[in-house]
This record gives sequence, C-alpha cells and structure tokens, in this order.
Amino acid sequence: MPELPEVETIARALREGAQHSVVDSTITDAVVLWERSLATPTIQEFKERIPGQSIRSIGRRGKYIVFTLSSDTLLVHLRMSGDVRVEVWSGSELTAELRKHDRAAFSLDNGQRMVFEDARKFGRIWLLADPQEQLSKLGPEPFDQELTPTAFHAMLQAHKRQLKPLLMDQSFLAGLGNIYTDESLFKAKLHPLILSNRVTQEQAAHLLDAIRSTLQEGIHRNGASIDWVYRGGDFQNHFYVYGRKGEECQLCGAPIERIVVGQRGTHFCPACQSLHEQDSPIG
DNA sequence: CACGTCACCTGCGTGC
DNA sequence: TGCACGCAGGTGACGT
Repeated sequence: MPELPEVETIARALREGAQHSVVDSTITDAVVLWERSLATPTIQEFKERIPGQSIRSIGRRGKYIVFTLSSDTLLVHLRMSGDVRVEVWSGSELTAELRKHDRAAFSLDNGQRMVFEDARKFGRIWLLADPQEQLSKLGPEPFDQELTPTAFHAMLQAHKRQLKPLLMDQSFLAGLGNIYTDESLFKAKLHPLILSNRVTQEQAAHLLDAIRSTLQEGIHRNGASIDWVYRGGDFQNHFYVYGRKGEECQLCGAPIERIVVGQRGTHFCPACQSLHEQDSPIG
C-alpha cells in the first residue's frame, strides 16, 4: 500500500499504536528473511548495529517511513505490496509464527515485534547513519509551505515533460503514485499528457490545490485499500477516475477512459480533461 | 534531457 | 479444473 497517504497512515499507526506505540521502545534483535529486502548494509552488519537502538521517532518523507533510532536511521520503502505491522510477541524465537510474506522482523523490549511484510518483494529497508543519503534525492513534500503556486509553476516550466510521469517522478515531487496522480489530474481538469511547460500559472495553482486536497482526503480516509493489500483504508470508495474505465464521469457523464502512460494504467475523463491543441505534444 | 522497455516479484481475476 | 494471460499502489537500469 504505497502512496503518500497510505505511508502516512502506517507511520501514524506505528507512532500512536493501537496497543503500545513502538516509539521509545528499544530494538533487541532483527532478522531478515529475504536478503534483497535489505538494501543496505549487509545482513551481518545490520544484525550487529540494530540491537540496543531505541526508536526515538517515526515519520515519513515521500513514500519512505523514517524511523529515527538512537544512532542510525531506519528507512522502509513499501513499493508495491509492502506493509509494516506490530504484534504482541511472546519472546520466543523471533522467527516463530511469522507468515509466508514476512521479509524482516524486529523484536522490541516492550513485548511486541515489528514485522515488515511484502508479498511482491519489491520493498526495501535501509539502515543509514545519514538518511539524507537516500532522502536527498526526493523533491519537495506536497504540503511544504515553501511550495507556493508560483514555485510549483516554475518547477513545471523547468521541464518539458508529460504531466503525469513528471508528477510521479519522486525527484520532482515526493509522494504521488499512480492513483493519487490520476485523481489529482481529474480534479484539476488537466489531461495526463499535457506538456508541463504548457501549464499556465492559473492551472498550476489549481493543480497544486488538487494534489493537496486529494492527498488530504486520502489521509483522512486512512488511505485506499485495494485487492488483497488491505489496511482498513476507505479512499478506494471515493475515486473519481482510478479503476473506473467505461463508467460515467461523475461531473459530465462521459465514459472514463483508460490509456497507458509510462507503462502505467492511466484513467481520465476525456471531456473534463481535454487535450487542447495548444497543449498537445504535437500541436 | 525525455522517453520507451525491461527487470524485479507474487497473487488474483478473467476467459477459454 | 487447469492454464495462459493481463493486471496490480514503485522504482531503477538501459538504450535511443
């Protein structure tokens, strides 16, 4: 479950905790069950450095969950199918009663264990002395106060790229994925293939508003839960275009179209999000 | 610089 | 039922 609102929801759950927060607990041991889930360092070094470090805080940057530990920073990226759960742990073998898709587990000194599960094995974990090693590659947070409509317009002007792939580029803006990009573009009434440098100041302001309100609603609804990747979110019941190919646009009644952009299914209303000649890659 | 393609993975729904 | 196929919330490495 991996766009900004889902990651934010998971980070919040870990921070606030249904039973006990994992914040302020100390990690006593770690086990990695799928080697490639650990991006860095080596498993051996990981197992040496982790024990004894306490979890000082849990945050989010882009789609990364950021665990600030006493000495290092633990980053978790869920990619397509990752999730992090916390459960009561008897204190027996750390690998006891783990599930089929569990890729790493951390025992805590508060009677719980934290488990990274990831069916598709695309997710990654980093243990870094300096998290900026990874995070500095990211563009601004969508809710950053310094990201003004004018600044956003300037960012769009600085590129000549199709709007949707640009918005999904994490070095341009951090946090949007396939679903929230489609929903944001619909709300802003912008075609996914418009060239970024053709977006006007006014359109850029509307787009920034649309991105923020869409993400905000996603967070408010605890993210979206789709297929077998479920986390209790509700936003999937409020999509305007995503997964609605052939259904009537809720604003104008035209059938929602699905095209492929950058290998990703892309959903939009051809009437509300028209590709005017002056905006088109050709025109 | 921008874009297309493939790779990394497993699971699920659909249609024959 | 079996099986092939297409699809899936992401990203990174390549080639053009």
